[in-house]
Amino acid sequence: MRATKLYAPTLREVPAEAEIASHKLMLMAGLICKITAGMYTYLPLAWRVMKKIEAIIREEMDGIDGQELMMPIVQPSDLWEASGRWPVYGEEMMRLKDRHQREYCLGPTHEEMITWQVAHDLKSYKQLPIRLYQIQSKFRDERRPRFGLMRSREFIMKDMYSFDRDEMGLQKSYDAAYGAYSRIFSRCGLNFRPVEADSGAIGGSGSHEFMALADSGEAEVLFCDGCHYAANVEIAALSPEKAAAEEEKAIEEVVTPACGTIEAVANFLGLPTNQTVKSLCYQADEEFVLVLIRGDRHLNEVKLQNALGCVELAMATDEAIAAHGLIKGFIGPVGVSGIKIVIDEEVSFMSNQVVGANQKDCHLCNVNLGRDYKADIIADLRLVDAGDVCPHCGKGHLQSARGIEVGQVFKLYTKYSEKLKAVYIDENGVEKPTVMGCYGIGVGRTMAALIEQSHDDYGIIWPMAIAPYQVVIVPVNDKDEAITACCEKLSQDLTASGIEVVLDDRKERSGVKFNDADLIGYPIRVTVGTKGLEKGIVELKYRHNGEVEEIAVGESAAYISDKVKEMLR
RNA sequence: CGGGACGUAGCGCAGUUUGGUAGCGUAUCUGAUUUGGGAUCAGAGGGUCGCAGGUUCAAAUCCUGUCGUCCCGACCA
Repeated sequence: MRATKLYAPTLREVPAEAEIASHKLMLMAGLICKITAGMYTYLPLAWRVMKKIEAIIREEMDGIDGQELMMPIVQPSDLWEASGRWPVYGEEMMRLKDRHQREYCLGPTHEEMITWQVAHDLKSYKQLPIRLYQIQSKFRDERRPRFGLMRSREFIMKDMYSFDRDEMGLQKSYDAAYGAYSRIFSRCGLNFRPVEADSGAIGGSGSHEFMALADSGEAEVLFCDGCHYAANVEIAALSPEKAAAEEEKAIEEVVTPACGTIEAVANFLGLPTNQTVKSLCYQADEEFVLVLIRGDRHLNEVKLQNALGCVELAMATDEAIAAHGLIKGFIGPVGVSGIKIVIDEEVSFMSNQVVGANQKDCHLCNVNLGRDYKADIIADLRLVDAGDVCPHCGKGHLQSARGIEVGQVFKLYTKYSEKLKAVYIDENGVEKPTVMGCYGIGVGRTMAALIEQSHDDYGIIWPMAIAPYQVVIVPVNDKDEAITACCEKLSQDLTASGIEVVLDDRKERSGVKFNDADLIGYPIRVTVGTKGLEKGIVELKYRHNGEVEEIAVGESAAYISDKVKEMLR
């Protein structure tokens, strides 16, 4: 490929719209172009990278007996009605109607479609297991698309679905996908960690997310410094601190003027915040609930949602709080009636708690669970903090890091197969639902995550495995015929041996070419100049470490070819 | 959806407070000189100032509405 023909509009200045490194660099290196919020054209360089990532995915999916297929992007509403998700999916789903006013959506995911497909053809247990995947555009009308390809509204996803006879089969499919994902992200050159993730109402050890570690990541992950435990902060469990039980004292009302926050109350009473209890109000579907958590702790809403088993969860509005006769800043569990009370298990071990008195400027001291109020639900509701003791080994401490979710593996069990009748007949002639799993990889996000992890002040640093081109040849003087001839020959020889090479034949000064080469991030740069040719050498420069080698012109093609192959391993 | 900011040439920006018919840098095109880390000189082209109303002799500038974009938050199979 000649640089004069390459459609790669590089920019000198940083576009104002981009905030994080991968977004800036993809725009500057001419990889992507925004058409509207959250929708991008993948320009030729990006598309080459995407195709390489996809090729790795295909190899690994095929390697675990996955078969690629392609389903329509447009999906009929019937299937979503059948699964029950049409009314609940909400505004994130792009919906449309055809000329007959029939309803459709642009697929945000394909569980319904694939389950329908398998239901259509599956008869006997002898056909199982089935593992099918596709690589395709997905549509999610995000409330707030951001960070370029990190959170876009149209994006390319590999989604695989497995169908097994039973949970043992599912576990095999799940383990196979887990292994394949680890190999895929390793081959792409990512620094990643699989972490335990929220599996929603389905429960169990049902999900892992593959997190590319990067400061710009939207997710917080915690991992133990003493064992292999790693989890998304949303679900990270913990062993509660069991305070030694004290003798229950008599309840006491104290005036706490204008102490509407935990800090203010604790200060006023001269107590540490961990002896106070925070009361939070939530709207869980139609129900108003009161949630208690230790004053110095933070509530984990995912845990709360799972404990309540609700679909919608939001902090109650000030109006709703007032309507239940509660005074914001002075809410407590004593004396309330008709409101479900959910408490963090840590609170259940606290003696002589400080809580709001449900009167303006008043708190209650020496309140005790059981004697003074009852809890409807006791559960682990606390957001884990860095430094907490590991819930798995009980010895190590949890470290916090930011992560970009590039993939997720998820056990669906029979949630969809029952509703959409993906059933089979077993040896005994009994009809049973298949046990399903689903496994996603964000292809564009993987590319963006790699850039987040692998760049410097000059540009992108691609690993050889997914670089858009492997080698760039830079002639430093376009008037020197010996240089031109040498570059042309080298380009032809490399291309003939299967190397992907760009010859920068633009009429630009070498500085411009060097800067663009660094920006685009070709793994190997070959510089051909007058002084070098007089000595009979060309110069190799490696993008990842900046090391320079001088190679005899006659041996350069073979040497570079071998280097590329070595770096691919 | 709440809060904040912004929309002027491909890109980055000034001009808006105080209304007078648009400018800088860069990129692009032509020519010359240059050629190992974003060259220099000379010349040229490119903008109904997001859009629609309104005020005014006159609007990028003031008013109203609208569309779009970005950031923080909430949300996220």
